[in-house]
Amino acid sequence: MPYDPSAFPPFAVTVDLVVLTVRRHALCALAVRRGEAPYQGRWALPGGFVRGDEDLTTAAARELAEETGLNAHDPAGPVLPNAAHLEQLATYGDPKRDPRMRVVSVAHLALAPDLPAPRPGGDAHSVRWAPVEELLDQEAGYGRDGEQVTPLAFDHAQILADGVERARSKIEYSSLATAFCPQEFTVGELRRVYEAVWGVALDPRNFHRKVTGTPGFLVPTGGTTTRQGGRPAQLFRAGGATLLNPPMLRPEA
Amino acid sequence: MPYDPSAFPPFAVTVDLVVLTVRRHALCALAVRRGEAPYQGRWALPGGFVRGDEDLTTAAARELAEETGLNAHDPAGPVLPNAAHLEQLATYGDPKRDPRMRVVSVAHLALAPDLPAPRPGGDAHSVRWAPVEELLDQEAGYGRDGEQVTPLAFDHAQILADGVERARSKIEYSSLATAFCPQEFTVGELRRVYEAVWGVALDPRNFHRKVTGTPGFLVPTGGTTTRQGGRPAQLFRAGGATLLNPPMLRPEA
DNA sequence: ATCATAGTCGTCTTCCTGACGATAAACAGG
DNA sequence: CCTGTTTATCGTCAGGAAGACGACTATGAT
Repeated sequence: MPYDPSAFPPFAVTVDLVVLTVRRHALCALAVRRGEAPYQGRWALPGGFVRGDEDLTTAAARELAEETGLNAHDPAGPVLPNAAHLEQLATYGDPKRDPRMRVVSVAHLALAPDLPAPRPGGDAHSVRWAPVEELLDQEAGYGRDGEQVTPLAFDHAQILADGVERARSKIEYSSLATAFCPQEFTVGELRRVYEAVWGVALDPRNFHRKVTGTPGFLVPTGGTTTRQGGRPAQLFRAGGATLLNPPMLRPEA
Repeated sequence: MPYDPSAFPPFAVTVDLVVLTVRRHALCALAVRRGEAPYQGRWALPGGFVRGDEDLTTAAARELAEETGLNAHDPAGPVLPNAAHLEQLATYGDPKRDPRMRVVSVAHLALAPDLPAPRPGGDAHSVRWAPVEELLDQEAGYGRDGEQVTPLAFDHAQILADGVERARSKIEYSSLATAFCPQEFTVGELRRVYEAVWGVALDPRNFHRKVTGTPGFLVPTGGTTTRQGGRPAQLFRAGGATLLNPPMLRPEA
């Protein structure tokens, strides 16, 4: 097909973010309330237009910083205190996904440790961490004012579901679960991350054997903590290994 | 950020295809020769603009059919003879990836059985199956006419590398390797697919035990064949199982 | 007939996992 | 101080899966 610069239809390109964290033993996602039509008053994933001179990853990192104050973690750079894992998830381009115009959205997945306070971004609209169970609940939910608040706006329920599934499967064979933990954490805290993301209970003894026995996964820092109560636990940092082999097995049935 | 319909920069959106097959015991990708600038004379991945009313997957399936005559396999539908596996790979949107304008490309990965003849598509430009090793070779290669033919145009080397890596890892834990085989195939043929994609040698006895012992992976058709020489081998079709648990282990070191 | 080739079935050892007992070190409350 | 509770950590044992590899089978080629 010969190239004709005038022959392509124009698209708007956005990035949408699935930002996950573990709060109070539940997997939670960041949601923002829409202030305008369409889907006014409904919850949606944070996101925005990609600028004309901006890479997709850059746009996602910018949106993440605007909404949460988190920095995208650069594997090459130093470990920042406010660093979150950020990766591209998938792209959604159904012609009718946005009633206003043709929008292609490049969804990204971010994994962050539990933040002290879910601070609203630069905009005044409301932002919150909501358990993914709640956001993905099939039935329509209504707020105090009678407005419909779930399901999520646009195709964001699908995007969120895809992001959650990506996170669930990826912690099986990578060390990504540490992205949900603070810089220093205990084996028990890491186990609770797995339990929250998978929604299962894991045997503490076998889990301990598995993670401490995988070379390069965890590096002891020397310190201990009793912040979980009980016997003091060793503190670890994430090791250099990013791939778990053999993988952590997700219990089933 | 308030919504302003005039505030978004226009993008062109394309789909690019990483079409993989196994030919003569080597993993090969479909490449087309560019007839115009930029990168005139260089090889590139097949692809094209997404139409104004077209879904991304639809556009990818259309391009695949135009270039190869293959149909995208619909998991819900019947098994077509000319069906290939098709899935979204990733999206590439560096502002400078195309010197002409701002183009975001949604790359897709297609896996196809060895086709009888690599027939050129509707366009007259040349198309060929090339070993991925060759296409990804770092050093610049030159054709008979002295024109530079490698590396691939645009960021297609990166896209191809990502697609190959996706295929390599995905056959570990899914039954996707059967997408490289004809509808009926032997255990040995399936093993040669794994060997070509991974570039390793696998023990025929352990491989046989693994694939025939995984419920739902292979269903015997009753027939046998000697097309590979040696003792006649049982013919199988792909079973319904799509996830392999435990996975096929990729040897290392 | 003999050989080469490919397929199929077994055996053995090793490693990993799941189940679970036991001990250790903190805290709370009587 | 002693006891119960909580969490962490170490150890043991049985079962399953995988790697290494021997043995046998059924074709075609020489």
